[in-house]
Amino acid sequence: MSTRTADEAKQRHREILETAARLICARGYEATSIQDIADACGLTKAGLYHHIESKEHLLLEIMNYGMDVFEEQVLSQVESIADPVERLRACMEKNILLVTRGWSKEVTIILHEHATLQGRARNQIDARKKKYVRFLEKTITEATKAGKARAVNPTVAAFAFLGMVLWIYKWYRKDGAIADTAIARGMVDLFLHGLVPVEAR
Amino acid sequence: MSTRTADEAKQRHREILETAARLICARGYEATSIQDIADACGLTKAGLYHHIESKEHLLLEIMNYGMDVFEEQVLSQVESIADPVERLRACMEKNILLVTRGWSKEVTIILHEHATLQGRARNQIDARKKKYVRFLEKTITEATKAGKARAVNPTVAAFAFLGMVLWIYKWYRKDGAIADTAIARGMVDLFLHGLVPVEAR
DNA sequence: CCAGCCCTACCGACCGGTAGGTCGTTGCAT
DNA sequence: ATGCAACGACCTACCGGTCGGTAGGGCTGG
Repeated sequence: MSTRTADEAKQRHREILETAARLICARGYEATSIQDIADACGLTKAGLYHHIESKEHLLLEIMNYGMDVFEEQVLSQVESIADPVERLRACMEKNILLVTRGWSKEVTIILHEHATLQGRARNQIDARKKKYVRFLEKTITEATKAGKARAVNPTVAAFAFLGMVLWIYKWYRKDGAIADTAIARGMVDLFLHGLVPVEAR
Repeated sequence: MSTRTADEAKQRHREILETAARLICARGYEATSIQDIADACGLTKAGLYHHIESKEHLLLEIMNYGMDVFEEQVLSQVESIADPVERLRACMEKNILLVTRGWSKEVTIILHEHATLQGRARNQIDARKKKYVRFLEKTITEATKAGKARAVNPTVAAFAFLGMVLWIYKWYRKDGAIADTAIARGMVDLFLHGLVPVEAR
């Protein structure tokens, strides 16, 4: 059956993406050579090039796959939540766990290699990222209109949200003192309620 | 006078650090070659190596200089402020402006190349960073004890602070819609008071 | 006052190694 | 027998780094 072999080819392709992502996530894009990736795949360089178009296009594929995972595990899980504040809370929690649990090295690569791609490829990934920012801005605006959020600049608030969440990849260690669930709870609490108690304002 | 020529040598050294920092900030450490840096300095590669020890040590010097600038322009300016909340406010504001105004490309390099250095050099820079985290944690704890901050996990709150502030290097553009002073004001407000208004809790 | 020296800053040429990428060929499963 | 997956060999360009050498300004002794 041709579909059978086609599926197997796709499977192999995904394996290669994942292996490459593992290396690039650990060492960085520029510091990871095609030879390294080929070795890790059990292929020669020429053999690897049978599956990929170029190193840059490989990175683009990895990032697009990472955005797929993010949209499936975070965005699509929360966008139907009616209450905007509850939507933000769930979104932050799911996004934090996506970063801390290393299911998707591709997501970390998206975060770190934010300026590595150039030209059309860069624009394409940036557009997918921007959709997330717009989603946050709109949710914050909606919350404000409903009297459930203060009248903050929605762009600043969206990037405050993103900073708290996405910076985590730089410092979080699985074997650290704080559990990722505690981080998620703490960050949500701080984002929604702030540091200063009501009675001290 | 021998001090005169020694000063001139130091000056030249700093020029080279700054030129190298400009390139590395724009293209990334791995993507910037020694040849690129030598060209930008108006030197040959061999000539450049008269001034630097190795590419890795050059990066270490750049990062240490960046930490010097940070400590001078942020930490030392705020650590004498008596009120802990006021200290956090001033610290966040100064740190944000340090990131947005590109005075110090070295600071951006410290933020982006967080895993590039290895071994002793890595440990040295990490130790200087950790001092900042400890300072924030202590200030937050102090505020909590004074009843001026809620009883949050100080580590989580410190990294929330840092995420909001340091993530900015990834998205801020000088010619963007939001002024950096507005970002600083908005971020401080969000960190201290949260998104949700008191009456909606 | 100046000849000689020395040191700093710098250069051209070169090192072994590796980068990303290509080519023609081959083994194997259908 | 056909077509895909994979191979070894190879390409050019460049990597970080080193070598012996030199131009020239400042300091010294006579």
